[in-house]
Amino acid sequence: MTVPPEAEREGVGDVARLRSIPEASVARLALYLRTLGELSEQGAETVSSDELAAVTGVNPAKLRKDLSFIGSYGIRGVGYEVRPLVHQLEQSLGLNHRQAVALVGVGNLGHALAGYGGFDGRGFPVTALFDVDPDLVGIHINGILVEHVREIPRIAAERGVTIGMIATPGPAAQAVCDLLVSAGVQCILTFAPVVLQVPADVEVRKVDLAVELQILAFHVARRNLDHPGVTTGTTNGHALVNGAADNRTVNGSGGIHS
Amino acid sequence: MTVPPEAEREGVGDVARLRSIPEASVARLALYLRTLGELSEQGAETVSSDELAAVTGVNPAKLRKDLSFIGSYGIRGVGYEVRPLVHQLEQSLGLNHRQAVALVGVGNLGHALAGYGGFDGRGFPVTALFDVDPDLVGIHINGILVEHVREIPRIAAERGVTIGMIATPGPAAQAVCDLLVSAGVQCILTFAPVVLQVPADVEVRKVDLAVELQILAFHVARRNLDHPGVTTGTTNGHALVNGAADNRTVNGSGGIHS
DNA sequence: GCAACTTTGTGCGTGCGTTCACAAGCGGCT
DNA sequence: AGCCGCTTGTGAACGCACGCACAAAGTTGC
Ligand SMILES: NC(=O)c1ccc[n+]([C@@H]2O[C@H](COP(=O)([O-])OP(=O)(O)OC[C@H]3O[C@@H](n4cnc5c(N)ncnc54)[C@H](O)[C@@H]3O)[C@@H](O)[C@H]2O)c1
Ligand SMILES: NC(=O)c1ccc[n+]([C@@H]2O[C@H](COP(=O)([O-])OP(=O)(O)OC[C@H]3O[C@@H](n4cnc5c(N)ncnc54)[C@H](O)[C@@H]3O)[C@@H](O)[C@H]2O)c1
Repeated sequence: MTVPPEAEREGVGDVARLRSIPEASVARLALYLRTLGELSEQGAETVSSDELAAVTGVNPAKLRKDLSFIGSYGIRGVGYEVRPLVHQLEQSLGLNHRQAVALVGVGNLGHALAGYGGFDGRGFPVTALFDVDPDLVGIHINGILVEHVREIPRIAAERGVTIGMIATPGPAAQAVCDLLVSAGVQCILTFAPVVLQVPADVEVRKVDLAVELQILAFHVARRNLDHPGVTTGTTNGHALVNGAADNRTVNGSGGIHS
Repeated sequence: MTVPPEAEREGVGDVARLRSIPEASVARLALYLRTLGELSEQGAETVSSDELAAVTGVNPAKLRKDLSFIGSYGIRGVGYEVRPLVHQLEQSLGLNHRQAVALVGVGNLGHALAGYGGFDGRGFPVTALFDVDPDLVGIHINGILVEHVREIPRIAAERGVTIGMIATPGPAAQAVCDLLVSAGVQCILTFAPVVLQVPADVEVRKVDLAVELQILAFHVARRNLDHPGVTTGTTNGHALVNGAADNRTVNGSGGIHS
């Protein structure tokens, strides 16, 4: 890249770099970050791209390129120093500030989400719960009071909520989404099997489990075309690594082309 | 493509077609299917690609191309007949047979999943539940007995389980995964934040909520680089459609390039 | 039956993401 | 100090996916 003459200082370069990180890489960076955290706990001080790639199931070259997007400080001949790299990843992913999360819909799934410690532990404290069910509004879950959805605009603003999670039934999701958006929430994670309509400056990520299962089912079907009679698999020791940070973690297809 | 001389008959073509459907398209096909189901309930008999595209937030041309992969029967000048298209999609996605699902780990999240009716309703009956916790083994959830994980190989085979869902803590996930694989399960959906090692003929899809949140957080950070002071959003009427079947449902970036 | 309109199906250019392969850089060893 | 081996960072090729734009094919209206 031949360092642009003036860009010696850090801040400037970072901004430019952040803008240009490919979506797909961002997802993997999050995966690297978590894996590095584990390695760090196990006492590792440096990791080579090959090692980290093996653990995360990613191609080593791709991993290095991903890291290069955040202006990584790897040491040639050695690898990456775990601690600084973790710090750099957190910085680049915007994890230096905690992001308050509001969860709307405290039913079956919502309860599980509200009670999950993993969010707070990773810098995403669930600071507000909402529902319409009078039996739920007023109770506490994990120490957090469930409030009525009509309070979303006020409370979300008060608590500086930046991320909304929607776990309501599908039909209610759009209305809830609108409320969140009107409260200034620009990032939404939804579990409702509905396509949400949002303004252009809001980002939505959808977790659709039924679709996930259907994708798997498709692969079952594809497989059965080849081996119609097979019902039970064989034993096995591990064989192939697998991962990739987006959830499209394919891996079968024994190398057949066209 | 120039039709291979002999491939006049249907069955053959289907196999060839199935093999070659791009992963990304499969995800969207599942989305179309669900949306068509809703349209069908509302009495629609035909849909144009433009209509369906608008509802699902997908580019119309892309949608038509997706449908062409399954050898669609659209009518030029009219659109697609909803009923036959639904049928065709179900066939192509392998939804003509119900796929038995086994769920391992019936804790917070597992309970919600086990109690969810949406899976059975879409052809994915949860037919087996497993856990190690003696307080859980033996109880019924939604009418299904929770069994000990050591029974996985036997019971999964007995009940013809084709899909495994893992909702155990991370550290237990790999062992559980191995058990499922040894029981012949070739498709796994996991919620554990761990990269699973599996043989090459097993497909894993990972739903990693922490990663989802981090991706959203990244976009918050990116945004704040531009508008450092903004805390509360503005009002708005809907603006842009949004969807796409993989959960990477981006949509911001008001058209800026480079 | 013909013309005008509508919508599908797809060929093709473009851009993104992945992967290979290698030069540049760094540490350790002699 | 200089060489050797290892690992990073990236240039460049490849392949896939997206989306435009248009021809083919059907329908409606006259
Ligand atoms: N439970 C699962 O495992 C699971 C799996 C996949 C998808 N989902 C999806 O997640 C969503 C929630 O599933 P669930 O099983 O928790 O459903 P649920 O019915 O148990 O819970 C929904 C909750 O949303 C609340 N609600 C309804 N309308 C609301 C509104 N307008 N504003 C705020 N809250 C409202 C209800 O009072 C209820 O508490 C659904 O869209 C479902 O399709 C759930
Ligand atoms: N709860 C959530 O909302 C949520 C959100 C994101 C991710 N997750 C992930 O989903 C997984 C489950 O989360 P949870 O909140 O339900 O945890 P949990 O601790 O409530 O439940 C885990 C269950 O797995 C069982 N288990 C433990 N070891 C097992 C083994 N070897 N075999 C079979 N079962 C075993 C436990 O007995 C327990 O019932 C975790 O990996 C978590 O990181 C959960």
